[in-house]
Amino acid sequence: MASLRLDDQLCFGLYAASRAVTSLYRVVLEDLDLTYPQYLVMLALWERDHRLVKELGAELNLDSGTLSPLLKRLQTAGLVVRNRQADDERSVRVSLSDAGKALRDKAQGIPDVIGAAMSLDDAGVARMRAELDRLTESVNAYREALAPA
Amino acid sequence: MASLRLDDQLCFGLYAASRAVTSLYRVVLEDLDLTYPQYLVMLALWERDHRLVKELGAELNLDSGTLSPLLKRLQTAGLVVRNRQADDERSVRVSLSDAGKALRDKAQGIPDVIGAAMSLDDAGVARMRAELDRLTESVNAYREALAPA
DNA sequence: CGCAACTCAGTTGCGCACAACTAATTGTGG
DNA sequence: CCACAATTAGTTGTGCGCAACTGAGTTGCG
Repeated sequence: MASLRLDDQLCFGLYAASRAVTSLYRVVLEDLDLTYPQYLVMLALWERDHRLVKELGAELNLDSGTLSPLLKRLQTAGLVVRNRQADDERSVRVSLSDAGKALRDKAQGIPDVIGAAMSLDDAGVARMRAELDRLTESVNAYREALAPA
Repeated sequence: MASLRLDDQLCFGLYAASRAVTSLYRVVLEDLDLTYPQYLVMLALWERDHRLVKELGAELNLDSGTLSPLLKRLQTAGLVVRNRQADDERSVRVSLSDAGKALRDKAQGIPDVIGAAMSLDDAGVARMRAELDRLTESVNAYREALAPA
């Protein structure tokens, strides 16, 4: 029988850690004029350009309600362009502009800064990442059993 | 030299896990008509009633910009009352109403549901919680060195 | 073919998070 | 005592995150 005490709860730890990391990113990303979710989209595009909104949503677990305005802001900032697909006019392909590609250089140092801030060695990062992925998987499965999509 | 690849990043794992847990809470808290941050405030008050806004903010790491409207909603819902302190009229004390106290019974089962969803034993929870706390500590210290408050 | 079911992006509305600010009160040094 | 700094809660504005919905486009099936 678990208690209702705040300090016992793993979830609060997760919530606090996530906000701490985001607030560090806020400082680090100031130079690039990006928010953390915007940075995630840029990461995804730097890895593979010319993606559909649907694909970005699948990778980042974000729906169009979040992505559409975010992508609009990235486009206004001149980092990406959006083109409706000719062969399927429901889809929109997101591509990096030259400025968007160039921004990658300014981002090169970020992972190391974040890594240093976490003071974890590579093995520690890998282990924690694995545990978090397992947790996410487990929690999502449980939620879908409770409230089917 | 860390890479800019999305899957390498611990931060994304953290971000994903935190959102997964919150979305599970959304389902579980539907009965209580609470959001997760509202639930956190109620947890804090169930543990110790009659707290200043400042104290709640310190415990949950939330500022008045988040807490003030949240508390207003909890008051509108009839769960808490707010009273400006007589001895220091800058401060506001938040207290549970009878309905707020009664809601605790409906929340009793929640920690176990969340615990089951995470499929971690007590030791696993404790270990992960400790790791997350250490991570939060480390990241916050680093951020404050970078951008002093 | 015709039309219902589905897909995809976008919009709307709400509640955080947080920066920046305001207003009121309290504390402090000269 | 009084000007000035500090404290406390609240407000405003922006950007997620997500549910619910819209509308255009596509697919499938009789």
